[in-house]
Amino acid sequence: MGCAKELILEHGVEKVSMDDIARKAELSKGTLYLYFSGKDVLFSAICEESAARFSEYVQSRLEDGISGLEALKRYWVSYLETFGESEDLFILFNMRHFLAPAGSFISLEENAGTASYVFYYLLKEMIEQGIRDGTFEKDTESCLVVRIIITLFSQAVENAAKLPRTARKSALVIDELKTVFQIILRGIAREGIDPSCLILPEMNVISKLEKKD
Amino acid sequence: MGCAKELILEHGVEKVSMDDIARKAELSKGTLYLYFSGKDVLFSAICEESAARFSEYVQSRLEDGISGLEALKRYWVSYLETFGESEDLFILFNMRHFLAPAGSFISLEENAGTASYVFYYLLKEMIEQGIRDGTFEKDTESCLVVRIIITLFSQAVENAAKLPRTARKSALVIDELKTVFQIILRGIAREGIDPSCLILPEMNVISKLEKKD
Amino acid sequence: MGCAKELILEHGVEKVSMDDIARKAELSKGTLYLYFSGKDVLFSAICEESAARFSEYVQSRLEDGISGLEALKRYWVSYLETFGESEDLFILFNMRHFLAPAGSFISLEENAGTASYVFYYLLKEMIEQGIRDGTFEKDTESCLVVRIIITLFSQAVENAAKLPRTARKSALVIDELKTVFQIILRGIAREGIDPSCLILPEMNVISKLEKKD
Amino acid sequence: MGCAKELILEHGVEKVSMDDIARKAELSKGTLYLYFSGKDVLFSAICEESAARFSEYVQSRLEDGISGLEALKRYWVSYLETFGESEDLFILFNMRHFLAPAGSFISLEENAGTASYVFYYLLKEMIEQGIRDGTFEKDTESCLVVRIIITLFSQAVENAAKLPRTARKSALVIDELKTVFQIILRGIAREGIDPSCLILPEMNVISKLEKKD
DNA sequence: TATGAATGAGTGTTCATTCAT
DNA sequence: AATGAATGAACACTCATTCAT
Repeated sequence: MGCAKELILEHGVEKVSMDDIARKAELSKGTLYLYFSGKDVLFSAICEESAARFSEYVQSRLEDGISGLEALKRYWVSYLETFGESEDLFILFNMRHFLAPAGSFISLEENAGTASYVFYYLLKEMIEQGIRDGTFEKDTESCLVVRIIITLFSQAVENAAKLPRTARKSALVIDELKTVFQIILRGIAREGIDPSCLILPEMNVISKLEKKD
Repeated sequence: MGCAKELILEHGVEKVSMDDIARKAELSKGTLYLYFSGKDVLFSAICEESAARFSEYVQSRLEDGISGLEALKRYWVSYLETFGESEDLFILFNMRHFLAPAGSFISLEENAGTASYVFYYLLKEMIEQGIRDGTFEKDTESCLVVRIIITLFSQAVENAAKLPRTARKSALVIDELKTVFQIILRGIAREGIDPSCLILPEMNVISKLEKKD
Repeated sequence: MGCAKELILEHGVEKVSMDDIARKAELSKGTLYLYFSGKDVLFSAICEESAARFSEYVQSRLEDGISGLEALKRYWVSYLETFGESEDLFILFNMRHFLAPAGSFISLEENAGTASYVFYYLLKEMIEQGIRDGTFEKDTESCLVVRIIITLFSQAVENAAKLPRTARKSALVIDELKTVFQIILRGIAREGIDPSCLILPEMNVISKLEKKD
Repeated sequence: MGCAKELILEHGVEKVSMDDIARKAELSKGTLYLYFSGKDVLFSAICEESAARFSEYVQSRLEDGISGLEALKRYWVSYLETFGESEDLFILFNMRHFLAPAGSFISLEENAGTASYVFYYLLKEMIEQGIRDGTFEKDTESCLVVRIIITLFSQAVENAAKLPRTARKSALVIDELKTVFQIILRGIAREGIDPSCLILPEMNVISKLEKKD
């Protein structure tokens, strides 16, 4: 799975074949199929792992009694951190098409129990908390908004995937993502909410992490 | 081209091969290649046609001196109408990945002169007009917003493509799309703009059209 | 035929399709097949024409009572001239493989009556005259020598065909050809023949022609 | 590789497709591509093998301090022997076009390290030794002569390939080849060299081998 | 006489998957 | 548990040739 992830990060999901993975893993194809009964199974497993890791990471940064908006901000910071570190999210979003060919994240609701669902559910909860807090409009369809966010992040990842790998965490890519996120937040914010509340943390927040690289 | 469109509508761009198209068109592969010198040429032609048709349709509904917001509303109505009628937009959005594999609509700016560019440019102009009108925030990045809209519409199309074909124009799909569009508009609206201005026309506007089906 | 020749000169025999020729000739493929019942027929016709033209050219430069060696030298000069002028020979040699797939020029002897045969026969006669003159060894197999010359010239042409078209008549290419020709002449010369007799005319003989270009 | 060689021997390089080879080898195309990643790779491998085998064979028949002329004679004998036995040379010459499409053996000099280069280099060295020995003219261009020999042998092979396979080793074919070789040797021999020295060994030298067939 | 649409077998190549060992 | 040889359908694309008009 590690090797498969490496290859996906390097070349994109679509270009990675089972041959490539087996070769990289120094495994025979037979053995690979022993562990994963098919390409979709393997790729799903990778998604699950990435989703689980990111979900855990985000959850570890949440506290009880936190506001929906605050949670979303921490989600964003986690995103920035993870994006620069483990690239789990990159994988997750990049594989979305492969993963859920039948309806993307819509049908995900049925997949309760999977890590991908947790990942989805987490975001949904944050938005619903925001609604309860009075930050977001009461009639906000949380499911839809989650899908919007995921779609836009995926698109950004897909675009970034075309760039050389080192350029992906560039300020430009991340700044664009931030703008997109903010537009969505403003788009669902309740009237009267101070727009300055909806501004996401600057990326220099994670500068310490980057220095480690 | 008709058969190719049919197949794309039925199975999605990625699953359609030249063989399939030839078979559906009751043409030999040779003949198909007589008309279109390659897969990309054929698919581009389809895109261009769809883009041209939709762009013309929208433009025919615009008037001089119209506000950016009003233009966007008419864009939306055109969308609704076209979506229910010719499925051109469906095709166009579904083929986005194929068309511009390197960066989606980003690099499209270079393709000035193509119908796809007009399609993109039209939307961009509307947003910029909105900025000039004072409807949208001054620092709105019009390119980015266009990409957001296209991405989200594409995603919706992609999701809809998984549904049985008849269900695609369902009130549900369209309603979702409308909500998405409204969120974006609200997300970029200037502070103080009356949110009720940003509400898109009801779909019963096009109910007469649907009745014809 | 003119268009076909152009294309062959530009891209080499193997790369030229009937489509290309029809397009270049601004003819429909149907019409092309009306005149030439197949690719081989068309290409043979071209060969015949080139062979006829070159043969006539050479013959016009021969006189009665000329020695075999002198005739061969005039053949060489004609070659130089034609090579720089009409490129008939280039075509002829380049198409050898296509022309006579069953045994190249060997079986040509059966094709008595064709211009290609005349072309072949001319050379053979020169060598046989040289034998009668006492310039070449008595046991020289004229047929074989003709084939050697044709083979080597063809090879040179084939190599030259890879070069940009302007470079083909370069001193280098021609000088190599000359050396090859001289080696053959020396190889079949009778013992005691003064080697200096076997030296071919310098290419500045044709300098006037080149100046015209 | 064996089947590919068979087919080349039977129909010539150009007519042999990967499908043909796979079918003959009773292998699926997939399997064939498992062993050889492409047509060029497979064909190169065959060439290399043939070149290596023949080169080794020739080298095993050479001794230190041998004259260039003597070496060439042994080369000839090796040729006769190999030609009647393994047909490696047949393949090698027949594939020349495929191998080095841009200039045949000219550019081969760059491919130092390959068996094909060794094959080429061996012949060149023999000629250069002959020049040093005083057997050949001082101004002989060894590279050119090697190319001449290879071209002529290839041509002979190509012609022979059209014959029914059994007739290929016939006295006639081989005798012709011998004559050709001798003409070249005489063509580059220094003045005063006794022509009888340049006569190649009779083919009955290898009559014992033929009896085995 | 001329057209040009149509053909169909063929090209090299890829890849998820299977299965005897 | 592990292998790796084998598969075969799929892919985009080519081209000499035919034939109804």
